[in-house]
Amino acid sequence: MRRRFEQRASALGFTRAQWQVLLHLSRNEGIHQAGLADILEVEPISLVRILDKLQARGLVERRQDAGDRRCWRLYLTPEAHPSLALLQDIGEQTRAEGLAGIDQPDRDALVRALTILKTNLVDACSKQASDVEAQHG
Amino acid sequence: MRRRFEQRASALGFTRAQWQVLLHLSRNEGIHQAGLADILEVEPISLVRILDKLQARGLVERRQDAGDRRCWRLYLTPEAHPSLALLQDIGEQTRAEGLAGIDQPDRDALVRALTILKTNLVDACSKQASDVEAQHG
DNA sequence: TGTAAATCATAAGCATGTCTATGATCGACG
DNA sequence: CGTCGATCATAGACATGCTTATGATTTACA
Repeated sequence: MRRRFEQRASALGFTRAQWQVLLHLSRNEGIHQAGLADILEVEPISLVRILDKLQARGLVERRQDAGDRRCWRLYLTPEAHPSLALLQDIGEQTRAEGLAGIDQPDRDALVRALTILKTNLVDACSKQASDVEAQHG
Repeated sequence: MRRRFEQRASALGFTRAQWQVLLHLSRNEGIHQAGLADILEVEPISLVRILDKLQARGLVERRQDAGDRRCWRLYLTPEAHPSLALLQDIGEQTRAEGLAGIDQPDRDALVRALTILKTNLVDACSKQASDVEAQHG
C-alpha cells in the first residue's frame, strides 16, 4: 500500500511521510512538533527534517509560541491546500483499490484484528521499555 | 510488529532486514542476489549493503558462480546458525504476542483480506508501470 | 559472427526511520 | 531565588528503502 501510494504521489513530488504530516497537521493546526510526532507515532527527530523540507517548499509555517520559547507552533500555508486535496484523493483511491474484492465481514474482521494486534504490540513494547528502565535505575 | 521485533532483536545486534535475509537465505542456499531480492520483494541494491554487513560479520559467504562470472551464489556460514535459531524464536514470539486475543475466524479473515489486498496493489503497481513504459517507448 | 539488448552486482544520492547527545528553556521544589 | 530534572527542537551517525547510472557479462538475433 505504501509502494502503490508512493508510485502515485511521486508524480506530485511528495512522499507518503510528507503527506501524512500535511494530513495530520491539517486536522491539528497550531500543534507543536512533539505533539504531531506523537500522533504520527514517530520520534520528533524524524519529523524535524520532513518539516524542514515542507517549510522550504512553502507549505508549512513554524510560528513562535507566545508562552514557551522552546517550541514552535505549526500551521499549513494556503499553498498547501490544493496539494493536500490531491493527496487525499490519492489516498482514498489507493485504499479503495486495495480493498477491492474483500467482502464487508472480512473488512470488519481485518480492522478488528489489526486493532488488537497493534494494541498487543504497543503494550508489549512499552512494558519491556519500563522493565529495562526499572533495571537500570 | 516491526518495532517490537526490532526491540527484541537489537539485543542480538540484528535488524529485521538482516534477519529476513538470513531466514530466506537459509531456505534457499546457493541462490544469487537478484533471486533473493525478488523473494524479499526489495530492489537488489537494497540487499547488497545488508549482505556486505552480514559477510563482514562472517555470517554469509559469497561464492563465484561457475558458469556466470557476473553473479555470486550466497551461502550461510556455520556461524550463522545459532543466531538464526534465536531470531526465529523471536519472530515466533512476536507473532504470537501480536495475535493474542484474536479468535481463529478473525485470523483467517485477516489472512484472506491481506492476501487479496496485496494482490490488488501489486497488480495495480505493475499495471501502471507497464502503462508508463508503453507511453515512453 | 558481431553487435545490441538484457542481466548481475554495485555506486551515488536522497528520504525516512532509529538512537544518542546537546543546548535552551520551563517548572517544581528546597 | 537557585538549582535540578523534564521537555522541546535539533544535530550526528547509522540502517534500509528507493531511483538512476555504470561496468562487466551473457544472451539473442540479424
